[in-house]
Amino acid sequence: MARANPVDKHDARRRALADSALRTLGELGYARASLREIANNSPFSHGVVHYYFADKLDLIVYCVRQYKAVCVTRYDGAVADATTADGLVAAFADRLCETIVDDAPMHRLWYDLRAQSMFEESLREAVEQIDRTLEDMVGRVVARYAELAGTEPSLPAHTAYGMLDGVFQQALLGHLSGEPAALDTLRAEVHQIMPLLVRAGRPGLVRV
Amino acid sequence: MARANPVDKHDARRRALADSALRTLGELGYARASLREIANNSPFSHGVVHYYFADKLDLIVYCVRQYKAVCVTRYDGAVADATTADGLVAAFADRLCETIVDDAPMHRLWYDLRAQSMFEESLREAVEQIDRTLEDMVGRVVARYAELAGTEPSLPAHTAYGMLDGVFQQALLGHLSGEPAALDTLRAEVHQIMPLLVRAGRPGLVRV
DNA sequence: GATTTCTCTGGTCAGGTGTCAAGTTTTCTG
DNA sequence: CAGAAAACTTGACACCTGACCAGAGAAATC
Repeated sequence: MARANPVDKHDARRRALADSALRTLGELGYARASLREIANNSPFSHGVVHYYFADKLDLIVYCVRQYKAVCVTRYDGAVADATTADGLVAAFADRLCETIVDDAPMHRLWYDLRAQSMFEESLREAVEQIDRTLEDMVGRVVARYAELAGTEPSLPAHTAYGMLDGVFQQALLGHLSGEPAALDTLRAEVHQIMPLLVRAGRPGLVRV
Repeated sequence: MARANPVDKHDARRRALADSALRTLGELGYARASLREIANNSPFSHGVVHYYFADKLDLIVYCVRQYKAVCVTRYDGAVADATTADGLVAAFADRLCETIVDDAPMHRLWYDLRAQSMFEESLREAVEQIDRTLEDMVGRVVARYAELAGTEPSLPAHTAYGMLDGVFQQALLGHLSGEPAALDTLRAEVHQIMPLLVRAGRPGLVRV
């Protein structure tokens, strides 16, 4: 049995620690989650956090990066499996709703972090990188949607991402507030918005 | 000269304090801005904050409410003055860019507060109320735009607000990051998005 | 002018913060 | 297996936080 590379082990520990921290961070948010609280809700002592991470920011950024890395792959399946434009939209909307239900704490943490980055310059680079990853993900979904609809995207990925992120954020807030219709509203909105992101390609709609 | 009503005076003091606090809050954000720091950057002592506000949350909510109250009226002029649909879009986009340049600290504070409300239930009511006010504002702009274009809105105000807020947020973040193109991008995006928010009313575009 | 009410000050308090240095245990290596 | 290195624990530190309060001063009222 090959012994684990020390570097890999170090990294594995960081990942495990970050995984634990994510739960607490998602529960309390960036400001309220102290390193002690994070350590308490984990099998580690509070000193070990500082052993693996330079400071709180370092930890947080690592955590959110780790989460969003898996998050963006969530929609690749839907993109690959879809055989019709409408089917893709439905699958995409479903995944969005699912992730609100399943990962609400993670998403609010992300929005918290992004807001903090407007104040704290040292967060900007990580936030921008994650934002770009999400934008690419939206770009892929829209591109495939356009392909299936026999047309092409009509807006830059940046714009499409901004629009969808906006309604997603509203839905998340609504869901957390206990609004029962929040998810259905989001689903309907996605169905309405997606066709706006591509050139009108339906044979039934022509310019004269 | 009529003496000021005691209640009015009390309220005037709260407003002045909130006004002072807004500067510090916009600079540091909700978590970092301590009541002492807020008081230091003001003509008041830190004790007086507790005399006029129950606690920190009370102060913050009052502050953001106060700012957003004037904020939403910013676009009413553009709506009233516009004589053409394109003119309205241009004026609206210009105002959005202006407010990013002039009031970036206030807007980031608002997004900070909204993110905090996802964790702190006691903030939800105020945030939802402000969100609704902003939604109404967007609704008015879109309604007038549709009117000038001889058509009608095609999406609920909630959706239109979500979409525009999303790209606005991206532009704010870009602007704060020193991206020079952020404002131009936003302007272009608004010009692209607005026509999507109303039914295609141009005689040249018909369903067959 | 006396008295009550309002306004404000500045200090105190208990609790929490990130950070770090000094130990202790575990793991690896020669 | 001895010794070195890595991994981890613990407790302490200096500092800051929001909340609270006793009392000084100003204003209003009688």
